[in-house]
Amino acid sequence: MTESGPLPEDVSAVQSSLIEWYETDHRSFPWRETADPYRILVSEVMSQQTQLSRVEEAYHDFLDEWPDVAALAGAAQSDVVGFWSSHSLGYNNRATYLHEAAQQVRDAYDGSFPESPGELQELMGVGPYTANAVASFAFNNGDAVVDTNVKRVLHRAFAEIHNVDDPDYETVANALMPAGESRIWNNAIMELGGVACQKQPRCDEEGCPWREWCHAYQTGDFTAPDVPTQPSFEGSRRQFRGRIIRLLGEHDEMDLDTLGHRIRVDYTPDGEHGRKWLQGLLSDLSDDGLVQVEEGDDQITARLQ
DNA sequence: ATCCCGTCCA
DNA sequence: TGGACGGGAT
Repeated sequence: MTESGPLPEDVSAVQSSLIEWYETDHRSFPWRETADPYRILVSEVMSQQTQLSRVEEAYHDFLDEWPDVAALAGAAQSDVVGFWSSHSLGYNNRATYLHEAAQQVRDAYDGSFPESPGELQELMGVGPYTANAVASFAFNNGDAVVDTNVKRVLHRAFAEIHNVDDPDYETVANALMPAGESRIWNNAIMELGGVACQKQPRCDEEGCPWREWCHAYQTGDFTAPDVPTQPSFEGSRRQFRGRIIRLLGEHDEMDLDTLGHRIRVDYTPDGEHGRKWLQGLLSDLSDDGLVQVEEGDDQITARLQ
């Protein structure tokens, strides 16, 4: 008898049923129509933080502006950050990471993307997930991707994982992936997590191909891994950082008090949320490489870096 | 009011 | 290893 760990005996049936399910019907996205690593990277970075419906428009506009990695590498960072902010893509640091990654490809890889997950992960802003996604979708050369969708699917489907404190999702995900099929496999398992195995499961509605093997489907226990709850955004420091970046994207240079009054109605230069508070924010944004602060004779001005 | 989510950095 | 990071959608 073969040892299959937490996986069912007939792994190949599990594999082929998912691939068949995906091939029969799946959502269509522009980044699923290309194998260009640059386009894949752009779509992945955007998708990590923004609803897919909003990503489609931003993706199109971004490629319109910077059609290839050389164009992005040659862009001014302030333009990329301004684009990011004006398209409400969130996490402005990622715009600087993406810009820097493009310059790494230009300078360290002679303008053409490396094809292995290990090398891709050396690019700024590219971690294990994105490295495997780009390697898979561009080059069919990745390992199994492990994002929260995949974790939720594995957690529910296979009972043994369910009971372990620190499940090694990466090992299980790789054991499940058919060798040499990372492109279609990673597309398929993420589609399963995004369409059928959502937080509110839609097993029958979406015809989940794994129902006959799925621990959750058989027991009715659709527990999913905990996602940490985040502090509220309203009134947060992040909200004001975002407002500063958006304003500087629109005005290219602003002095301290004008900026202050524009980002919060209760700004008073010497009040609790005044110059001191604003300069703290700007100093952090400057450390993040997003903003440039200039101290003139009689005033302080800020601009996108 | 709550949800979404991978990467960087201390 | 855990905190910071955006803002629209629901």
